Amino acid sequence: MPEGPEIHRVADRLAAAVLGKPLVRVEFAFPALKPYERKLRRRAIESISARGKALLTAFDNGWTMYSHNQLYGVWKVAPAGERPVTTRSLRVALETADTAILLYSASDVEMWRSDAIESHPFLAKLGPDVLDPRLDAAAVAERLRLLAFRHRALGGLLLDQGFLAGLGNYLRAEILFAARLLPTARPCDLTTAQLRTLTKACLAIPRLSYATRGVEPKPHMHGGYQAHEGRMFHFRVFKREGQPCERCGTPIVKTTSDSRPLFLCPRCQAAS
DNA sequence: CTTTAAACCTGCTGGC
DNA sequence: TGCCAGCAGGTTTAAA
Repeated sequence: MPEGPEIHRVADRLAAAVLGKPLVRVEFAFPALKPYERKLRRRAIESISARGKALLTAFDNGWTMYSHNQLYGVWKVAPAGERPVTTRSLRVALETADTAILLYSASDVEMWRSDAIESHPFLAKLGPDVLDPRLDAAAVAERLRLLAFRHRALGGLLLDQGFLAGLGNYLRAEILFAARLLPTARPCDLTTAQLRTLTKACLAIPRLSYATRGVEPKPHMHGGYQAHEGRMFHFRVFKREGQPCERCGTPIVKTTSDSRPLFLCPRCQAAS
């Protein structure tokens, strides 16, 4: 469940399912986490929240579970005792009297003392979460002016979790399209108007995705996406290679930027 | 300092 | 059917 909007949605779903209820059963597939099966039994989950693409599950005994889905991790909610039919490997099961939350396939799961979680190496490097409602356009504009970021090409900068946490490959493509910029453009070379458009897109696109998305990846990774609850974030360039640009009709092109696939409109996104 | 490439995590596809 | 290379919405590491 890759980018910020999806992880935040998962956090919402998991929290609604199990928050505050005592755990009757806890399972970890990782040998290093086995001791926590006992420590967490009969305890309750205090909060489940997303930080960029990381998920933090805080228990009421001072421990917090850090997990990162990377490309493969999948969280599921299931009735207590039931296990979805899947070939995936179950990594974490947190089960209350009626509901369980289950983490499959993820390989990055750690337990931290809650009071030390901020020093986790991944979290410590994160920029502000793009879905944090306290983050506004002025703050993003200020980051684009920082010495550490202003000379960087946008293709790499938008993927850098230290710039803004939660952006990923599809958001990068959609932000660049909305801002009508190429991945080679750098903040220091942009006009005031371009910077303003880019700033707005950095916030608006992820938030639109979170709000409308409900998108679920199809069961297998290359199966594309499907609407969920009748709604789905609309890709204007991502994975639309060969299809006409919605603005100008020019076929969308697939390229590579920073070793990742990038889709763009060669006409709308011209060199600045 | 930034950028690039490769490695690694896992699951699935497509070709032979 | 079986095997393997390649790819993917990610991150880390090392090298350039």
